[in-house]
Amino acid sequence: MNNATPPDAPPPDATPPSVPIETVHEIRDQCLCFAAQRAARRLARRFDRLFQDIDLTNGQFSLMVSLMGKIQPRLGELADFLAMDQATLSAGVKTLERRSLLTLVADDDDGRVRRAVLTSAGRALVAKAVPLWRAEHAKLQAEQPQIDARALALLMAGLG
Amino acid sequence: MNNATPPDAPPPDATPPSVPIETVHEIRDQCLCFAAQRAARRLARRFDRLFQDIDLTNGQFSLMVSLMGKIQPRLGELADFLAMDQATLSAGVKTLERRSLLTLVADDDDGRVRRAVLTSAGRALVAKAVPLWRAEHAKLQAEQPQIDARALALLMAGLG
DNA sequence: ATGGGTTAATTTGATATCAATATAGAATGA
DNA sequence: TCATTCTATATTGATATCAAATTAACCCAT
Repeated sequence: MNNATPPDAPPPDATPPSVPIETVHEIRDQCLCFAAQRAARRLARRFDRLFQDIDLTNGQFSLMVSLMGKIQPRLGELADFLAMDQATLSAGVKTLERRSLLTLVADDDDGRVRRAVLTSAGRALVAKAVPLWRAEHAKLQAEQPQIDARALALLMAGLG
Repeated sequence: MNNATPPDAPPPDATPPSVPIETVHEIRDQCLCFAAQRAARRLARRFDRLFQDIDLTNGQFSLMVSLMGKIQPRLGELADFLAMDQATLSAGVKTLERRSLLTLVADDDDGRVRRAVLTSAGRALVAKAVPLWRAEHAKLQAEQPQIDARALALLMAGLG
């Protein structure tokens, strides 16, 4: 008869398996995912407010800046560059398309492919946003003089 | 009569004020907001998949780990700690409350205040998640051996 | 005490995020 | 040719995110 709970096992309704407080602190102090989410939220709020007057979000700014060069990326390529799910990008470009800040042009060779292209209005809006970005980013650097933005950005680019 | 556009100004419908390609590259390579959003998305996806089998997101994990200590923070304090808007947290705890992973208890002294407290089921789920986190984070560190997770997490904690 | 300002939390409306699924076009091979 | 498979994008449903507005409770000065 060994069906019963052994005498030295915890009773069925005992305190759940506990996590040592040291482990909790380890996660709090070292988890790169947690740290990245927090930093991303703070910075997103900050730049969303910065661009509020010109009706842009930080993500829309980044997306549109990515389109300022000569190449017209496929949506999939753009999603990869932004480290974004293609579904997320699909929704994002739709919003900008609705505002006529970019257009989605069908590819000549492949009927499945769509390429994102800024309109003149889109380029003009980026041109308006860039000085705001430059001033805010300088302020950010001034607040954390020990940080080398280029080095930290590169580090984060290799993360995940 | 100086109302007309001066002869050397660009015509009204000219190419919009262009942003030099160097500036575009500067933003791409140095913008801490952009870099943080990208890293946050990659890491969020990674840890969301890790916790998928136990039906947790990375954010729910971080939130619940924050409640593993003895203190029972107000929602506002918790939002600050997570660098999250209060409204976001309000929605987040509601989801966890619906699943009986935490409860919101009214404060004794102040009728406005609610404090988040993990249930036994909540603590048990965190206990199940922690080994997954530990293994995945070790893998992450192995992929980027040059990164000191604690130092980078600290750096990001001061960001924004 | 009570009216006015402050604070804690919630609600609302818009966008963001991703997994899963669907659709449509392309490429391959029998 | 045409069926299978693969690929690019879109759609759906759930959660996440924040600003703005709202509700409720507190505090304080009169």
